[in-house]
Amino acid sequence: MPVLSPTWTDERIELLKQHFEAGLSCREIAADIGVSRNAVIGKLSRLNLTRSRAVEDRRLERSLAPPARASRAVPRLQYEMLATIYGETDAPVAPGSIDDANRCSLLELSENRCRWPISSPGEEDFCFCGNTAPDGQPYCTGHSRLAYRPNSRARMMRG
DNA sequence: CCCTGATTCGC
DNA sequence: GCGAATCAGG
Repeated sequence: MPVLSPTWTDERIELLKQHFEAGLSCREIAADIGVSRNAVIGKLSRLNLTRSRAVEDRRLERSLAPPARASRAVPRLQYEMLATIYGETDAPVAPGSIDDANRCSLLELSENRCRWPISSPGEEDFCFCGNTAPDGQPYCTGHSRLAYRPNSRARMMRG
């Protein structure tokens, strides 16, 4: 990893695009890449990747939060998901068809390949899951369940 | 108040 | 070009 201060490298921009297309919120994208939320939004704007200004959140369930119960639903980050899988010894969450035997580089990604990032950008072993992703989905079956958890706030959009 | 994304504007 | 500050909406 170079000593230079990394601005927006190609890897980060690719990650940014992919997470954006995956439907992750800017907050989650920012936390995952390691920059501020505004940095992500600012970059997206410069790339003309904003979804117009009709963002207007649809997640107003939080307004009906129970009075005596302040359970904070933290954004589900990738490392939290991974920790859930690999970190828990007595609660094996069968990830399904997650298999690291098919991992590939960015350039080897195709429509039917899982785009789940492995390791961190810039690392020697940085790559993507590469498993078969069904029906135009960006991730394989196992990773889709992680990326699209109903509990996450990454599910807004009109519903 | 909390959250979200979008734009502005100094750097 | 970058991103913190600010704005705008829910």
